[in-house]
Parts: sequence; structure tokens; C-alpha cells
Amino acid sequence: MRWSKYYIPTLRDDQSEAELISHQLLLRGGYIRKLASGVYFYLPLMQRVIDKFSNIVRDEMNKAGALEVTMSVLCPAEVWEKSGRYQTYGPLMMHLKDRHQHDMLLCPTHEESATSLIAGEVRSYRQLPLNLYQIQVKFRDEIRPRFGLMRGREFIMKDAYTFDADEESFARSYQGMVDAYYAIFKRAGLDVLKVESDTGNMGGKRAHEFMLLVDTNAGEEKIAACESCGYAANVEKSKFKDGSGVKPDSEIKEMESIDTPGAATIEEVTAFLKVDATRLVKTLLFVADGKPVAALVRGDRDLNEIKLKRALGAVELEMADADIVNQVTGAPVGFAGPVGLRQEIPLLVDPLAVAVKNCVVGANENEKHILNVNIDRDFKATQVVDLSEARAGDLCPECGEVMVVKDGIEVGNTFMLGTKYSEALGAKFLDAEGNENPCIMGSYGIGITRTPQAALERFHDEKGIIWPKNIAPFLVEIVPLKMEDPAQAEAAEKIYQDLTSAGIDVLIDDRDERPGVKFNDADLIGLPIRLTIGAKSLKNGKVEVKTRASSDMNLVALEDVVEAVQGLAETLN
RNA sequence: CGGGGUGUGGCGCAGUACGGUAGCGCGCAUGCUUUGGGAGCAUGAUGUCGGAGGUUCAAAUCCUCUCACCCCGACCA
Repeated sequence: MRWSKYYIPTLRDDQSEAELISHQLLLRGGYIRKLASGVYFYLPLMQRVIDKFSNIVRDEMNKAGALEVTMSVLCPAEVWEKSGRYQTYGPLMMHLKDRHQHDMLLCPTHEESATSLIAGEVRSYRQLPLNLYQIQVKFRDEIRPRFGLMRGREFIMKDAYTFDADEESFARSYQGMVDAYYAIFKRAGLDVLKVESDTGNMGGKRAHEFMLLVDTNAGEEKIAACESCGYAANVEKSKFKDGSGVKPDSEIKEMESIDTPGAATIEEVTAFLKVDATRLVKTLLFVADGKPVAALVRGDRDLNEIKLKRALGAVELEMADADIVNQVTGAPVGFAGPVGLRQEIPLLVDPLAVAVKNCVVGANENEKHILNVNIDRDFKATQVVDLSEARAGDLCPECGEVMVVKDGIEVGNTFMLGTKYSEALGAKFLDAEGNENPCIMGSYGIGITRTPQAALERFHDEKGIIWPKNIAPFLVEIVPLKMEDPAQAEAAEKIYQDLTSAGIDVLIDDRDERPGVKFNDADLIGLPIRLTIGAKSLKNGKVEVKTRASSDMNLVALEDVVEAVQGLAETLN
């Protein structure tokens, strides 16, 4: 491709709309433009990146036995009403009406569509297993789109759905997708970590996320990982053993009320009473699907709302506001406790809070706390369940070694859906004994537009992008320094033809621009290999070969360029 | 939805406390010179100052309402 005939509107200045480096680079490099909040144009370079990545995904999915289909982004509301998600998915879903006033929606994901396709069509276990996938646009009317392609309202996703006759078969299907995912990300030059995750509103039993670890502020997920045995999980799901090493009191003491003027927060109470936060149990009030609940965790731990939501089976969960706290406890925020709440509400208690003997809790009275409170004697838990977020220093639930917490960007996910959708939408088949069973399903996503941007959080330097070779829009950029020099133009053209004939994707910067402009643009757009053609080296029949990632440069004879490029590409990520 | 912020040529910004009819850099166009890391000179084009009302002799600037976008939070791949 010739730059002069292409469209690469690079920008010199940082764009005020972009916070993340990856977002900034896509804008400045002429890869994307914004149409509306969370809605983007993919310019020619980005389209090529999307195509490259999609083709890797397609290739590996096909190898894994998945079959490509296309399901409409439109879907009638009643299909989603059957699964119950029409109600639970909420405003995140884009609703619309057609001209007949039928309720329609733009699919935020395609479990319902895929299942309804199968329902009524697949009748025998002989037709299973089945794995259907598509690479399609999705719409989610995000509360707050941000970070460019990382969280858009429209985005492209590869989504696959498996249908199996039994658990054993499903396990093979699931593993097949996990293996395909590793292969896909490896080919794209990305190291990913598979972690256990919450199933969210997808339903089902278990799920995994594929995370690209980053050390920039783009990390949207926290992962607890054991470097010793390999256990890894999203902190919203992670099991752990407490790493604080606190020992419970052996002697049980009498409850005692105490004035704590001005001490409402954990910090204030610990300072006032001169006790460690591990001696406190905090009572957090939430409203779950409209009803107040109390969640108790040890003073030094953070509650993870996803864990609480899961424990409650709630669709909606939010922190109670001051009015509700007052109404439930009879005291301002900061003095809630499990003993003598004004209203009967469920008490969910974290096991680490249960383990604290003679703990300090709020007294449900302004500026008062209670000392030496003990569960069972002084209050009863409705449910004892893990609510604490895993943190660095906690111990691995598998092997007991110390865990670390890392930042990651989710680039793929896999869900064990069970029979939720197949039952709701009637995707049933007759087994060998003639019994009717619902298909066992899985669903598997990869963010096609998000992943390349996420990759840029890792692969860049102060000058611009450094693409992994297999998702770069072109492998090579040819930079003739002076197009007016016929010798340079001719040499550049010859190399361009040679490389193109060899099946290599080449971009030639044939613009009449100064060398500095070309070099800076080349560094910005980040193609893996740069060939510089200038008077000095051309005199000796040579061109300069350099990778974007390194400052090393080699002189190569004109006739050896194809081979040199191929050899160099082998060595690149 | 709550909190904070920004809207001025294509891009980045100044001008707004104190109203007087719009400016800088980059980019763009043309010409000449230049050509190994974002060139120089000359000439030129491009703005109903986000929108609507209002105050005033006069509004980018003051007032009211509105819209869009960004950041923090809730939500989420």
C-alpha cells in the first residue's frame, strides 16, 4: 500500500479526549476517530488490525471445530423475555421499537439468539456436540463509556456457543475453547493469564477470564495470583486464606458499651480505642433488590460487592444511603452494628469476621460502640459467607503460599452456562434412551476491538506504537527519504514490488515529506520493520533494515531485502 | 444518576475576574528555497466563539435554560 493513496490522518498533538496511552496512540496514529461517546470509526489502519486479529481468531476457532455463523444484532424482545434477561439486563441494553411498535433490542451478547437458533432444530444427541461462533458487532449502552475501544457502546466481539449432550462432552468442548484461546492470544503476541471469575448476569456455574496483565492505569480488573502453584482468580471471585496472621482471643469477655465521640470510621475508631483494625467488625448496609441487608467483614478487610451480590443472589445491589442507614440502625452512618438493629434484616457475615472474638462493633447509637461482641452469643448470622476481597499478602487457597495482586485487562472469557438458556428457550434433544434433555451450554467471548488496544498498553514507547507482528496492519514500512531522487524512488519501488510479490504486507511512505516527518509518523503508527532508503547507503546498493522495537540497524543489499525481512520477522514477537 | 471539568478555524490552545465586535502555534493552499529525525521565507483561505433565550448602545466575555464531550463513582467485556 502507498501512503499517498491511503488514509492515515496522524496527529501531532495529544488529544484532550484520551486518557490512556493506548487510546491516545490510536487517535494520533490515525487508527480511530470518535463519532459519539463510546462510538468509533475504525480507519483503514485499524480495519487492517481488526482483520488480522479476526483472521487469527477465525483460524483457531475453525481448527477447534467451531462453525462460523452470523446472527443479527437485532433481536425481538420476546426471545430475551424467555430467558428472563429482558428484565434483568436493564438499561445496559439498547431497546428500540420497529414500525409495528414491536419491542426489539440490539444484542449486547447472543446467548438467546444462539439458543433459539438451536431450539427446535437440534432434536437428537447424534447432532451434538455443536459449536457455533460469529464475529459480530455488539451494543451495550454503557453507563459510562471510556478509554476508547476499551469500553465502547458499540464494539466487535467473537462469541461462540457450545451445545453438548452431557457433562463429559461439555468438558471437552470447554477445554477445546480454552486451548484455542491460548493459541489465539499467543499468535497475537500476547501473554494472557486465565483466571477464575464470577459469572455475573450470564448465569451458570463457573467462568474464566483471560487477562492481559498491564502495569499502566488501564488495568480494570484485579487478579489475585499465586506464583507458586499457578492459582489465579479475579479478586471478585478469588478464594484465599487470610494472610494477616491474627490469632483470636482465647478468653470470651462480657459485652460492654462505650462512648466513641467523633469516631465513626475504622481509622477513627482504631485510633480512639487504640486497637488494631483486625479487632473490629464493620457492618455495611446495602440495598439488595430493594431490601436492606447488612454485611459484616473484619475491620481491616474490604468487602467485595460482587461476592455479596452472589451470596444474596441479587440482581441489583447498592450501598445504602444515609437515610436508609439511619432508618435501619437508628444512628448516623458509621455506627451500625449487628447487635440490636432497629429493623430485622439479614446479617451476612464473613468467616474472618466470625473468627474475631471479643470484637468491636457499632452500637446503632450515635457515637457509641460495643466492645467484646461475640457471634452466636450476642447476635446470630443469617449466613456465613466469604465476602472479603483477596489482597496482596493473602495466602493461596490451593497451596498456602503468599499471593500477589496484579492489574489486568479482560480480553476473553469463557462461561459454563449449564442449562439455563437451553431450558428457558427449549433447546432440547432426545438421548440414546429416548429421554428429552436440555443441551449443556457454554459461551465464549473475545473482544476483537478491545484486545488490540489493550495490547498497546504493553507495546509502545515514548514515540508511539510497537505492534506485535501478527496484528500489525502491515509488517514493513518503506521510507524513501527523498522521493525526488530517482535512484531512491526507483529502489523503493523495486523493494516494494519484491516484498509484495513475496506476500508480505508493505506500506511505502511515498509522500513528498521531509525525513523527520516520515520517521516520526513511522514510529507513531508502529509497523514492526522499517526499511530506510537514503542516498548514503544506496550509493553502495544497500538499504537500512531496522525493527520498531530496537534501535539496531543493519545494511542489506537491495537484492537481499526480502530474505532479510523474512528472517528478521521470524525473530519478532 | 451524584461529584468535578471542558466546549473559541481541521488539531492543540489563549482571550472570559474588568463587555467594545477574535488571536497564537501546528496543519491546509500557492510559489521559491530546502531534504538522514516533525524545514525557511513570502502570500493566502478557513470561526454565526456548542445551541436557544435574555440584559446592554454593544456579549466569546454578564444572566437563564439547554446540548455535547471528558474525568471520579455506581455498572460492565
